[in-house]
Amino acid sequence: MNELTPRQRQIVEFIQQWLMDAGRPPTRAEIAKAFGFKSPNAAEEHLRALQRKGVLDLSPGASRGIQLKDSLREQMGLPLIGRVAAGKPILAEENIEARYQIDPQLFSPRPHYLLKVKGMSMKDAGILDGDLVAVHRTPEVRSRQIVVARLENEVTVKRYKQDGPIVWLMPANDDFDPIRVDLKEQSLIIEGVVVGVLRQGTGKGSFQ
Amino acid sequence: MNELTPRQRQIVEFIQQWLMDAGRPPTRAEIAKAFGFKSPNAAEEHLRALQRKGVLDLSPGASRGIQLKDSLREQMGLPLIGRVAAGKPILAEENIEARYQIDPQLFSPRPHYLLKVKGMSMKDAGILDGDLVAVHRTPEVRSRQIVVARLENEVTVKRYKQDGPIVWLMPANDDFDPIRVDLKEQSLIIEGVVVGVLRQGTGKGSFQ
DNA sequence: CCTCGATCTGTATAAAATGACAGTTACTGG
DNA sequence: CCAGTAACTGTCATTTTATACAGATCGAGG
Repeated sequence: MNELTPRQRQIVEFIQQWLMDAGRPPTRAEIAKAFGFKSPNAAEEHLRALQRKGVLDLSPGASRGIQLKDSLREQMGLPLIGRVAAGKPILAEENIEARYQIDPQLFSPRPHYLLKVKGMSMKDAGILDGDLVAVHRTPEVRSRQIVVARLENEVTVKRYKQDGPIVWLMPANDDFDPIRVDLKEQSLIIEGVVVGVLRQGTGKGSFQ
Repeated sequence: MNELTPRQRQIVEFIQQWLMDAGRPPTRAEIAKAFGFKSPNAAEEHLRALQRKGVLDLSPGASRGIQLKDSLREQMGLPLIGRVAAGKPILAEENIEARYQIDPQLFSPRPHYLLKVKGMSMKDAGILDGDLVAVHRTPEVRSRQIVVARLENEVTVKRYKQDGPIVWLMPANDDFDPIRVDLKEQSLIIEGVVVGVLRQGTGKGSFQ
C-alpha cells in the first residue's frame, strides 16, 4: 500500500528539491509546469494520492499547503542518549538528552541515535570518554564490528567477536580486559553497530 | 545599518518558528494575526525593512515568497575540504569535496568547515587517519589548542604551543617529532582551531 | 519646530492558488 | 470484456495572498 509509483516518487523528489531551493513548497501550477502538465489538476491528483499513502500532509485552503512527513522526522534530528535508565529501552524518552540534526549522507548505514561514551576502554579505536557514537540499530552484527551491547542492564561500547556460543566484547585499550559472554548462560542484547564517531569541542575533551 | 530593531528580530524569529512548524513561510495575514496587527500592511512593511537590511529575500508575486538568507547558508551545509591545492585559500571552490549539514548546536564555537585528516600523527588525541575535523576559522589561538596550520603550503593538524617567537606544532603520537617554527624566519598561517571530530563508518576506519 | 524612520490602522484590488467537475487514455487483474 | 487505477487535459468559481495607497502616532536628532 505504501509503495509509490515511479511518477509519485518523482513528484516527492521534486517537492523536496523545490523546498531546498525556494524555502517554500511549490503550488499545483508550479508542479504542473515543471513536469509539463497542461493542467494543475494533474498535480492536485498526485498530491491527493501521496496524502492517501501517508507521504505528505495537505493543509486545506492554505496556499503551498504541502508538508512532507519525512522532513518532520528529519527536523527532529537524532536523539542523544546519555545515561540509560536500567530496564528501559534505549530510545525511551527519559534517556534522550538532546536532539541533533545530522546530514544523513554523512554516515552509512543511517544512524538511529547518538550515544555518549563513558570511559576510555576504546581509546585505541579513537573513541574517547565523552565522545558521541552514531549507532545504527540492528541485531545483525559481524565479528570485528564495534557494537553497542547491553549486558546485565549495563550498556557498553566494545568490539564484537563471536566464537561459537561464546561472545567476546573486546576493549581497544590494553588497560582493560575482554569481557566473556556465554550466550547459554547470559543474555546479550545488541543495541546496534557504531557507524560513526563525533567529538564535541566542549567538555573534558582532549583539545582546547 | 544591519542592526535589527527588537520588533524586527521578533518578526524574523517568528518566521523561523513558523517554518519549522508548518514547513512553509507565513503569509502577511498570518504574521499580522500572530502579532495582533489589524492590518496585513504592518507585516508587509516589516518584511520590506528586513529585505532592505538583507536578512531575507522576497519573491514578488509569489505567495509565501519569504526566504530567510541564513537558512540558505545553513542549507548549504559545511564544506568538506579534502586535498588543499597549493597556494589556494583553504575554502577555495576546488578544495570542496562535499557539503554536509551539521546541527550548529553540536559544536561551539560554530565551525566553518570540515577538514579530512591525513596520517596518524594525532592518534593519541583520538584523531585518526581519514577523520574529519570541524574547524572554526580564527587567527586567535591559545597554547594547547589543536589547530589547523599552513606551513610552506602544507596543511597540518597539530597541537599549538607558543614559546615567545618560537611556535611548536606538537603531534599526539610518540612516533612523530614536534615541528619547530621560528616566526622570524618562517610564515605560519593559522587556518582555524579544531572544535570537533567526526569519523565516518565507511572508509578505512578502524571499525566495521 | 520639523523631518525621518519605525510601527502601526484601514481599505482596496489584481494576481496567485486551491479545489471542484467533466472528460480522456492506457494499462492491469479478474 | 469490464472495472479499477494511474495519469493526465480543460475549465472555472472561490478563496487566499500580495501589495498599493492613504493616513496616524511616537520618539530621536538636527
